[in-house]
Amino acid sequence: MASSGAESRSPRAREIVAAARRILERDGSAGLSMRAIADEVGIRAPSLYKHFPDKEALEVAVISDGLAEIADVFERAVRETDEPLASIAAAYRAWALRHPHLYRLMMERPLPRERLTPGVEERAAAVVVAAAGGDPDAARAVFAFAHGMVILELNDRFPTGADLDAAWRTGVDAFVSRGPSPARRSPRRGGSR
Amino acid sequence: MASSGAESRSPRAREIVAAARRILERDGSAGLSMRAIADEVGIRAPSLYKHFPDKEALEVAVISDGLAEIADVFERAVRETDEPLASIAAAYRAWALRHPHLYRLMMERPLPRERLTPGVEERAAAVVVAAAGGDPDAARAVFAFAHGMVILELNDRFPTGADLDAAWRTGVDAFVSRGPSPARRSPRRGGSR
DNA sequence: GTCTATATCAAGATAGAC
DNA sequence: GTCTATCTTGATATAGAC
Repeated sequence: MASSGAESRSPRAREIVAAARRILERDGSAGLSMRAIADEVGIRAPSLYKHFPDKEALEVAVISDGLAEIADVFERAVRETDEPLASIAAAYRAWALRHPHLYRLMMERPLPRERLTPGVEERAAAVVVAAAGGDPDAARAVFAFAHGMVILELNDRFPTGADLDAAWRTGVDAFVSRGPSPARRSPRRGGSR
Repeated sequence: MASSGAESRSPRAREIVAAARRILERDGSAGLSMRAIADEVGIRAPSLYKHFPDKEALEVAVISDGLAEIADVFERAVRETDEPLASIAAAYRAWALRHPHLYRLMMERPLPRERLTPGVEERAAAVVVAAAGGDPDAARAVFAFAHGMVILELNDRFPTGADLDAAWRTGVDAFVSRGPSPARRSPRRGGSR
């Protein structure tokens, strides 16, 4: 478990971010207004601006924490498995389904990279690339598959009764059985990183 | 090219939907207000309510047309190829990148199925299932991959300089080379439908 | 089917006192 | 660092005249 960036916040700022996250997870991003956050903390909305310059800064803090959590989840998922890709996929899905609104906030828009906790995006990505045998193209493809499955499920885009476990299995299988990357066609073995 | 549902609209309603789509494609869904649509048509906002009961009805019309277009694109894509999955994937990506805001409106939320032009969702889905050798699980996995790639690209989630053509190739390849469905493990050949 | 006028609501953000 | 009061903006939607 590495740094999430949250340590650099004042205690009050931490409380505010925690409140924002509670509201987000409970009511979705439509409910995430400055007034609602202030209510949850027990202060008035204008006071929030003493701690964060604007609403986006507050959202970015929530997003940064979420990314750090995902990175942790990934690192834990690969630690005790011999099939890292499948393990990451399962962990990813489980985390997303447990935090649907947070997941949407984190994923359904461009990343505010300049305002993010430095390195947090790269930390999560590195685990996936390693699990994909070091092939960044394969890592991106798997990431797209996983994100697609999750977000389509969250947004209720699959027909009722669709067997999503089976779809996940089919997809993960297709990627796993293509084997560690450039190695599929050349004899070189793909390492980590 | 089958029915899109647009034929059942009055000429004025058609103009309004066309105006809405122009604004959407130009300014994104943030710019798609009733006032902006009315301006584009050359009338006042309240007049729109003589043609559509509310904003959502208008959006649904735009979405229905988009789905019908995608179904057409899919049907055309499989017509002259011996690799339907790859052909559909390429056509899907191209269409989405040509209509980014419309694509987002169509995909980034639950489908308003009750208000949609009947059958349009199923028509698009059927082509994909057939291309996946009749295996709905594989079709869903491929769909998730394609949507993931598109939406992550549109939302600028890949690192600058990422070779997205290569990621598409890797993903499509993984699905194509797993072969027509239940057939991979059993000797039965998967047909269409 | 179009208009003007307006109701209603809710959001982000600032000013300035304490 | 918190408050009250307020500004500003912008949205969907309705009423009722023509």
